Amino acid sequence: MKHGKPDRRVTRTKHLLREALMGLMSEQRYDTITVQDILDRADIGRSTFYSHYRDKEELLISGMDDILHSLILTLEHPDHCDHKQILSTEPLFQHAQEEFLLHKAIMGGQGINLMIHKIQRHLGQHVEEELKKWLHGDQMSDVPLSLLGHHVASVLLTLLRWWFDNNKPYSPARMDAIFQKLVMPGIRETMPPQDT
Amino acid sequence: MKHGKPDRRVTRTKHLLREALMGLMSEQRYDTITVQDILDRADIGRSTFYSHYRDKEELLISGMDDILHSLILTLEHPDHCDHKQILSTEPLFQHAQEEFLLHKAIMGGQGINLMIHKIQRHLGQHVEEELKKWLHGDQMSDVPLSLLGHHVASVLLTLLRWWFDNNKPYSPARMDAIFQKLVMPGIRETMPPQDT
DNA sequence: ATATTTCCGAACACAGTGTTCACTACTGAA
DNA sequence: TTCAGTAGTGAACACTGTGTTCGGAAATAT
Repeated sequence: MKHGKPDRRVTRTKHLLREALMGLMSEQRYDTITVQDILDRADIGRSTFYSHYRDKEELLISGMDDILHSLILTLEHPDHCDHKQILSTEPLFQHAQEEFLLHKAIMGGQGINLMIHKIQRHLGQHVEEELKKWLHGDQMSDVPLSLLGHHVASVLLTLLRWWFDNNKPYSPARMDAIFQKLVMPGIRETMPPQDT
Repeated sequence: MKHGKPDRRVTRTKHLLREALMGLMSEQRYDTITVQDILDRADIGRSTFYSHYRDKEELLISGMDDILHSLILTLEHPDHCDHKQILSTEPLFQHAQEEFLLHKAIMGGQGINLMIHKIQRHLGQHVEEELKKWLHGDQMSDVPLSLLGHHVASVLLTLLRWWFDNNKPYSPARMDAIFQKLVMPGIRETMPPQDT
């Protein structure tokens, strides 16, 4: 990632480990997974693992950071740029559908609160920015923006989790519609009545 | 709990253990707390612990169940029964304020997703019932009721957590107002337009 | 071919878990 | 007071999982 070429096998090993952990996480609770389990599945030696990561948690975080990035990225610059809404979440559900296993690892089963919180924080910040842009400066909300961001992110994650737990009963578009319906009226309600 | 009297010291020991765990949990992550830590703080012998609880998690759950009960109870039959809204959450914030440490143990810091999920599930069910009562049968929502319940519970927990993390900047009444503003318009939006 | 990097796995020390057991402390009834 | 019964104690133990170390194997580059 720095010189553009020299790391190939390094990343391979790391990828093996990450995928092993993801696979295991979609099957069982994170805290019941032992380092040995990961090693076995990835077919990697013990000392090799510890030469790459300090412990299990670091592996987790490193893997999740990737996902977090692609998530935020998906939200920030959606493929089809029709900005009917400030926050179009359809691409996000799309993305989640494509990388099912990966997302299931985060959301599914017992989840890992550490990660959920991290995602929620970033997502919340992003939403906050978005909102700030939306009500360009002078207009103020009843409620602290930070809380609004937090809230919106939380609803989004709740919907995502529900979607997974119920085997994706609706299309991404439908889920986005539900999201809009549930969240936007509430947001508007916290603003002083003023339409452009 | 069966003969109505004979347990006094039994419960005392259990209470000591629970409170020790709660105290520790408001200070550090659940999974970094060792049984020995609990023992030391409660000043209880090792074997005594294991004669009461199978493991750390059972202690956790037993303690949390109590909280869950009082939470639900508070929501179900609020002290001051002015039913202006279907879901008045003010008593809940009140309750949370009074038992600060206890709630902080659940919500604060890293939290324990196991518990949060359990609470969310119960709360969600309760809300679902409430909603079902509200739109008395014939009126139907756009969105599955189970999802609505889930959603409302999640928002409530998010607000609670935010409240704690920010050292309770608003009064319970204000928090309830925010809750109403954020959630109710969205709920109404999912109903076919029809006012009584 | 050789130097370098990466990986391996056995061995180890260590921390935490959950069990066992002989013992002590308290309680209430005869 | 004595005695039985119940609850609590703590040391010892086996066991599981963690993270480190190190000599050597294997792959890779030069």
